[in-house]
This record gives sequence, structure tokens and C-alpha cells, in this order.
Amino acid sequence: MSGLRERKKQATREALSWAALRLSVERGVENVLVEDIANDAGVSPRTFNNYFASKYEAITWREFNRAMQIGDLLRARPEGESLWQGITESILAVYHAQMPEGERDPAPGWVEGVRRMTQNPQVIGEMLRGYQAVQNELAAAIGERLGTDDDLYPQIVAGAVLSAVRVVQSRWIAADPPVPFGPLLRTALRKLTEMQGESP
Amino acid sequence: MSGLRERKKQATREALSWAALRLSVERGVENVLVEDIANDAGVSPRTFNNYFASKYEAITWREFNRAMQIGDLLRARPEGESLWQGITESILAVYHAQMPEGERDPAPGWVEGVRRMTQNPQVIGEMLRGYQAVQNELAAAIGERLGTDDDLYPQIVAGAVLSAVRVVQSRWIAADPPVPFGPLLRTALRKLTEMQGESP
DNA sequence: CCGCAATCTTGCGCGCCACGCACTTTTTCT
DNA sequence: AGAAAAAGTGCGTGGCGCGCAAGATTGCGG
Repeated sequence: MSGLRERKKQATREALSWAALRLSVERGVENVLVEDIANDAGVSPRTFNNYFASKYEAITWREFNRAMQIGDLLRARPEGESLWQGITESILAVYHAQMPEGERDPAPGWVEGVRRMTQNPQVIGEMLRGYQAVQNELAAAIGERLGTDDDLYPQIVAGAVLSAVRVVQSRWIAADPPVPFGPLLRTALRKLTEMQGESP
Repeated sequence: MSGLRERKKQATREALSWAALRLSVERGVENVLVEDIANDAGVSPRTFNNYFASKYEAITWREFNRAMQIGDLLRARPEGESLWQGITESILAVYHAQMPEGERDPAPGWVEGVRRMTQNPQVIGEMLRGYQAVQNELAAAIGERLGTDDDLYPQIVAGAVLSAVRVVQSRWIAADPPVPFGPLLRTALRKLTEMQGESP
């Protein structure tokens, strides 16, 4: 289970993903070869494809991994809490962990690099693809919490929530001057529940 | 504006996209080369890339194009109508046009082919990427209709709506036995406005 | 502690793809 | 009709994703 083998694999995956992200942010995605990533991670180019199907998958894997936690966090929220409260706090827990007020090391130009990177069409496509899996995961957690057998509603909610998260992310990354993430997300999620309309 | 040149370009684009879709549905995406698509459209392989950046873009272009109309349809809805009514009818107008009860020619195995095709990771990624542009378009239309200067709310609404559309699409394509599209979509959009919660 | 089995890594090679460049063909404009 | 603009095409290149088989590493039972 947690043998040397597994730990090494995890470390390699982590190293590859990190290298892919760092290099892409530093020099721009189009100036990074799979070979560069593999070298940086100290592994053969062929091995890269044992872990990721494309460099874009490697780049987005960390974000994907982070977002996948949301479901578990939601499951761990207290019983009495409202669904929206639980969702909001779970998401904030995931993202605040990595981007609080004082970032660990907001290396000069890093945010700008991320901004440019997240405009690449293939990066965007890969990100969105990942969120589809996250949506399924979150929908499952929501379904459990609601204890409903209808599985359409959870998907709708999960989709709407994650869509809002994406909107907030793009706002946040583009914000100049920078703006705190938390309030932005709370506002967005509140608007979600305020969408009113005479049902047709 | 609408000279021979433009019309030919449009026809070529249409032919390429249609060939890409048809061949992919018939034989499976992985068994279709760009060369095949180009041949089928009566154009050189090199020309293919003057129109589409990848075969996945070609495959999803029709769906993308269809969805992009939603914004204009919404703008054309009557003044007094509620936002949700307008959105619902606009979306239905777009999709009902192509998939009413009696499909034009529900060629045997076509739906099954589409189902398999839409499970391909790269097709999924490309689809989602396209929906991002659709979301921006729809958000613009919603913003105009609401006459608000806040542009966060429209994005939230547009994102939630299109997310619901995607959920419905996946349900509809997977439904066995088949189920009509219209009611499914209306139900999904209604649930969207029924998402309640004590605001945190 | 050992050796076999399972698993991972790696080198090699192949088919495909995206695209730059330069040249030809077609359309447009006057 | 002829020049200018723009689209189509052929060729070449660098890169990618992955199948395959051989070599290295780890796990496990004796």
C-alpha cells in the first residue's frame, strides 16, 4: 500500500507535474518540450508518458488534484450545516490552503506567468476536462449529503458551483490590483442561490 | 462581404467539419486521419490546418457553432419575458431545430457512434473549450438584457445554465430507452432556480 | 538472505500531427 | 484586362504519443 514502490511513483508524478508547471510558467508553454520536463524531473522522456498522456495533463494535474479534494472535505463538514455553507467552506479550505494573503513565495512574475499560461487553448481545454471529473466527484458528495436518490439535481448543483469557481478564478488571476480570493468566491456562490425567476 | 470567396470558404469549412464528424462517428475518432477528412472534403491535407487547428476542433465545430447562436436568440426574445423563460426557449430553439421527435435521419448506429465519440478525452476537452466561448457570448447577451453594469452575475448565470445544458446532453445521449430532450432541459433549468440555501 | 515474480523504467521506432515557407491558383477590385 | 489580395497546395521539420521488448528495481515467500 505505502511501500517504497508507491512512494517513488508518487514522487515521480509529483516531480513531473511540478516541472511541467514551473517550466511552463517560466518560459511559456510553447517553449517547453516533454523532453525538458522529463530531464528536469530526472527521468527519461519515455517515462513521462507512463504518467501523463500529454504535457498539458501534467501541467494541470496539481490543480486537478487539489480540486478533487473538495468532495471529501464536503463529506467531512458538520451534520447540521447547510449545503451551501458546507460547499463554500470546503472550496475555500482547498484554495486558501495554497493562496492565503501572504503567499508562500509569490516569485516575481509567477502570477503573470500563470496568467499567460492559462490563456493557452490547450491548457484551457485540459483544465476544463479535469473539472468534469471533479464535478462528478462533487456531485457524488452532494448526493450523499442530501440523501436523495435523484442524481440529476446534484449534478446540476455541482456543475453550477464549479462553473462559478472557474469564473472567480479567472477574475482573481486577472485582477489588477490583486484582490483577495475568499470574498470573491463567497460573493459568487451567494449570487448562485439568488438566481430567481418565475418558473416558466 | 458575401462574395464567392466567402461562400467557398464557408462551404469548405462546413465540408471539413461534417466529414470529420461523420467519419469519427462511423469508425471511431482514433481511426480517422486528418488526411481522411481532407480527402472526404475534397481538399488537400495541408488546407485542413488552414481551417482547423486540430481534428478535434473540426469535429466539435458544428456543435460549437450551434451553441453560439443562443446569445443572439436570447437578444431576440420579447421584452416583457422573464430571463429564465427567454434562456430556456432560446436553448430549446437551438437544439430542437436539429433533434425533434422524428430526427431527419437517425441513421442506424449514429447515436451509438456519437455516444462513443463523446467519451474520447480529447473530444471532451475540445467540447468544453468551445463552451467557454459560448459562455462569454451568452453572458454578454444576459448582461444586455439585465442592463446591469455588474458583469460577474451574468457570467455566473451563463456558466450555470451551460453547465446544466451539458448535464442534460450527457443524460440525453446516454438515455436508454431514448427520452425527449425538451422536458429534460426544462426540468434541469427549473432546478437551477430552485437551488435554495440560507446565505452563509 | 536469496531468488523469483511483479512492476517500473528505458531505448527504439513508427505513424501522425501542427505548422512555417514558398509557390501556384483563384478571386477581387478598378 | 491586369494588378493586388487572398486562398490552396507541396514540401519539410520538429515534436508527440505510444507499442514493444529488454533491462533495472522492488516485493515477497521460503
